[in-house]
Amino acid sequence: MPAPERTSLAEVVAAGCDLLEEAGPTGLTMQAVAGRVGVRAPSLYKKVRDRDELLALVATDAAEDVGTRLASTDGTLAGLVRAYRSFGHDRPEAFRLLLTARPDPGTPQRMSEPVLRAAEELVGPERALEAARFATAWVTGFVSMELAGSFHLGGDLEDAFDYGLERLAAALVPPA
Amino acid sequence: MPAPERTSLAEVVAAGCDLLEEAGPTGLTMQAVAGRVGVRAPSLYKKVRDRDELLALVATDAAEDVGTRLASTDGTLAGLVRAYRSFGHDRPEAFRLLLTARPDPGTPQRMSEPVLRAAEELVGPERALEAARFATAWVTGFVSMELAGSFHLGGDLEDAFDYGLERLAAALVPPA
DNA sequence: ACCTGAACACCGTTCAAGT
DNA sequence: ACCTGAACACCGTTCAAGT
Repeated sequence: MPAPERTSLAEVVAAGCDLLEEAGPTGLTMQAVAGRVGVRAPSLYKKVRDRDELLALVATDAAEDVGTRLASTDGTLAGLVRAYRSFGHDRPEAFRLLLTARPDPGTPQRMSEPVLRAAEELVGPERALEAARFATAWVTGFVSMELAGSFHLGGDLEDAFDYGLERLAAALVPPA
Repeated sequence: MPAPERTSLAEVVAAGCDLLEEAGPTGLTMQAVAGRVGVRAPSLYKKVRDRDELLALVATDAAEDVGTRLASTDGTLAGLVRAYRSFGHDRPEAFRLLLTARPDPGTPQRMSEPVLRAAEELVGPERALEAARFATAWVTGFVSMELAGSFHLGGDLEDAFDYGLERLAAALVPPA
């Protein structure tokens, strides 16, 4: 009765990430994931409690990806914002998932800390949290709408992004 | 062979809206909607092509709600932004749906036009579109994150919102 | 100890048969 | 002309039985 495992949790999560982007949230079925890792659906329940936990693990993977991307920028608000937008372009479904499913506690910290530091650099410690939220809300909304096709009035999206980034910087200056 | 209809499209859409808020997108099943309007699931296919079309109709209803709310503000950017946020608080699932499903063409116009006018008032016609997108992206992101519980660093959300609104106004001033 | 087929409850959707 | 039960394909999930 040896029975070595034919897959691993990491492989299952990776298959989940791939399927999410290729087929959307509804395409991320237990059967499809199982097929990817060469096993039958019931076997997945040895690795995860249920589909919701798998989604949370995929969300955590996405949050870690964001954290890593942010950490390898120059740390300026513009750099952080651009890195976050790139993540949204590279993994649109994961971006959306992060606004729905809750990743592991602890991981979100890696996403917010660099932004908080950049905001503090600009407006000082007093209003750093509010300034960070201002910037985060803007870029989150911009990329969400961009991915959803919600900018339906034509015009150049890059213009709108550059304009927003410039106005953001102008808005976040030390208090008089 | 008279057979008068036992429900109507409007009733079906209204039931869809209610169920969406009460049970989330996954709770909005054809069987649950059918139960609400006193009919069996197959009968719904006399009113809508499939579940996706029902979701689009619910999204259209939500977009019209937003349009009406925006139209009954004072037309200032602050007024519009506050009305949009109130919509998100009153119908959180519908708010999320608007960032996913596409409502009927034409309806989005009613949502963006008042914002465009307010932006033009502030920065002039040259950059009105970009300014409107700046404001829209910020409030969309703020409410999305608020509803998702993504502001995980404590602090007062009303402070963050008021700060953002104030910085938004400061950022959107006529060019020098 | 992991894997599997079979089973169950639940979906969306179609369609022939009722009235 | 609308409504329905029955049916089909597809989910997520459980579990006893295999190795």
